[in-house]
Amino acid sequence: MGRGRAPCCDKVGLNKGTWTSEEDTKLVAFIHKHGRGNWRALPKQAGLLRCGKSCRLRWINYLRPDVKRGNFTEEEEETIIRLHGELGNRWSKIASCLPGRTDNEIKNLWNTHLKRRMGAKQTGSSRAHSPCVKVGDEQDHKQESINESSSSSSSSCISSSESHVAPSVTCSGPHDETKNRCIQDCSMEPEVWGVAMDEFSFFVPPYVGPLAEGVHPSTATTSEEKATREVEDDGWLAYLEEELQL
DNA sequence: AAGAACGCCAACCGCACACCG
DNA sequence: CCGGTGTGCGGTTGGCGTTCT
Repeated sequence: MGRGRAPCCDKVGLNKGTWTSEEDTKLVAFIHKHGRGNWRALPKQAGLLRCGKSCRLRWINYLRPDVKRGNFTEEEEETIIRLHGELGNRWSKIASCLPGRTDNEIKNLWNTHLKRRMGAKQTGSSRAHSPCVKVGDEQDHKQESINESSSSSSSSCISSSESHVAPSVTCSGPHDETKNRCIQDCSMEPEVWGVAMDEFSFFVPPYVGPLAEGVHPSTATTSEEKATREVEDDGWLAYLEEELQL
C-alpha cells in the first residue's frame, strides 16, 4: 500500500467512459478561460461530472491543441523504437521527443505494432541496434531516473546539457538528423514546449498557439492581451465545436 | 450473411514523486 | 522534518470496429 492515500475523488455520481463532445467543449472552454489550475477542483468549477484525473488525461491525450493525431510516420516509429531501446518503458520521456504525441499514444503504438515488429526482428536476426539500457529491466528504471537528472551518462544519448538549445523541431519531420536530434533533446521538459509550440504552430489551428502549456489566458496582463485572448477563445471554441460537430 | 476472433485505442486505476504548509 | 495533497506516469482494461471463418 505504500503511503496509502485517499482516492483522487469519491467517484460517486461521476461519469466514466468515453467523453461526450459536450464534456469536451466544457473542459476546453474552462481551461482556455481559466488555465490549468487545480485538476481536482476543475471538474466542479467547469460543471463536469468527471474525476479531475480523468479531465487531465482527456486534456493531455486528446483536447490539448498541440496534440498531433493520426498515423505515425516512419521517422516517428524509428525514433520510438530507438528511444525505447534507450529508455525502456518511460513513455513520457519518449513522448517528449515527439512533438504532439502523447505518452498514451506512443504506449499504445508500441504495444500494438512496434513490440510485435521488434519481436519479429529479434527472432529473425540479431538486433538492429544495441540498446544502452536493457529493455524491460524494470528494476533499473528507478535507479536510472535518479541518475538521469544529474548525469548525462556515457552510453545514454540523453544530453541534459543540450536541453536548452533550440527544440528538436525536426523530431517528427521528414528530415535527416531526426534521430540524433531527438535523442539529444530527450530531456526537454514540458515547460519548454511553450517555446517549441511557436515552431510547431503549423500543425495546430493558428489561434491556439498561445494556448500552449504554461501560457494561460489568465496570465494575460494588459487589457490588449486580454482582448486578444477573448478573440482566441472564440476562435478556439468555434474550431472545437466544428471538430466535435456540435 | 452471421458470428467469432482479433486488433486498436481511449480511458481507468493505482502507485510514486514533488511540492507545500 | 513530516504529513497531506496534487500531479504525473506506466500498466491494464473495456468497448468498438474490422477481419476472418
